[in-house]
Amino acid sequence: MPELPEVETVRRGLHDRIIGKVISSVTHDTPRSFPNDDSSVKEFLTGSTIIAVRRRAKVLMIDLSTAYSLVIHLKMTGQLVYDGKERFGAGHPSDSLVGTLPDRSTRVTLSFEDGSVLYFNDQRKFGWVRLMPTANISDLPFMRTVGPEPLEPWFTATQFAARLERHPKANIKATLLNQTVIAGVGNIYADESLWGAMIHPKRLTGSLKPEEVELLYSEIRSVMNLSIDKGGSSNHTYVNADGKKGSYMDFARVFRRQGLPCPRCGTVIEKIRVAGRGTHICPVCQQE
DNA sequence: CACTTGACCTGTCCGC
DNA sequence: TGCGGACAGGTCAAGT
Repeated sequence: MPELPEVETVRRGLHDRIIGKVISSVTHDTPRSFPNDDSSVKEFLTGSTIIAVRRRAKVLMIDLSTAYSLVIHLKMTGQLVYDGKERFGAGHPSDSLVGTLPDRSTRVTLSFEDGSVLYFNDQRKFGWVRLMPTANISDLPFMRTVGPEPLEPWFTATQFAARLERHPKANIKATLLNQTVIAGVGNIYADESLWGAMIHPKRLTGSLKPEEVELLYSEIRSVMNLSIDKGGSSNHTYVNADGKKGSYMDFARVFRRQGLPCPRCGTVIEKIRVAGRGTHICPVCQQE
């Protein structure tokens, strides 16, 4: 689902709501959504306090007072929805957006001592929640290989260029989606930033001119910063921790806008297939 | 090795 | 209305 801006939006929402809460019980439906599938783990979780909510790439980490963490990947359709009870009674506007929880896509339910609840919903079951020692997170294969955070100030255009140079024969869209190159870019922001930089997604990474790389670098950052500002992008399955939708799609220039005019030149936006993914381009602004 | 494709799941939408 | 197939905001394993 969710790419960096959506996961960051969820992280911020959770940070403001669940820090200091004490877990009272944990339930789950399918083992694949909660691989630590035994009662002792759940017993172990009970009574622990949430001390931090962090993000790396598209992965969320909920740190507990026990020096363990819940590590969460939402993949394509995962959601984390907090129900504070005291504010979200029946009839709250969020009810009409996400329905009443839990529902049939609820995979993990985290209950807190104060009566509030955090639901992990995931229609396609690709996502997961797993418990591990906080200190071991950095040893996960994904964490060892994932690229730099694109919005951090120390991530420079020079560094971006150097990382692109490692994949000269792959098309630029595949390279942007490659999490070992740069963290957190997914299908939406790959398309949006390539349009912004006027680069065709099928261009080989090695064919990009230095000025194109520099423009792409700044487009990735500005598009993602804008999206975080707007609370992320929402489709029918994405909601933030409030159960509300983000508004970035109101600002999207090409993503899911096939058949509509390019905001830059008015040419009809096309949808093609690149790197196995639906890809949106302006055929005039982005020459192959 | 570098790069691309298929598989993992469930649900929805579109064309016949 | 029913049915088949394509497709969906990600990642990893297997294939070329």
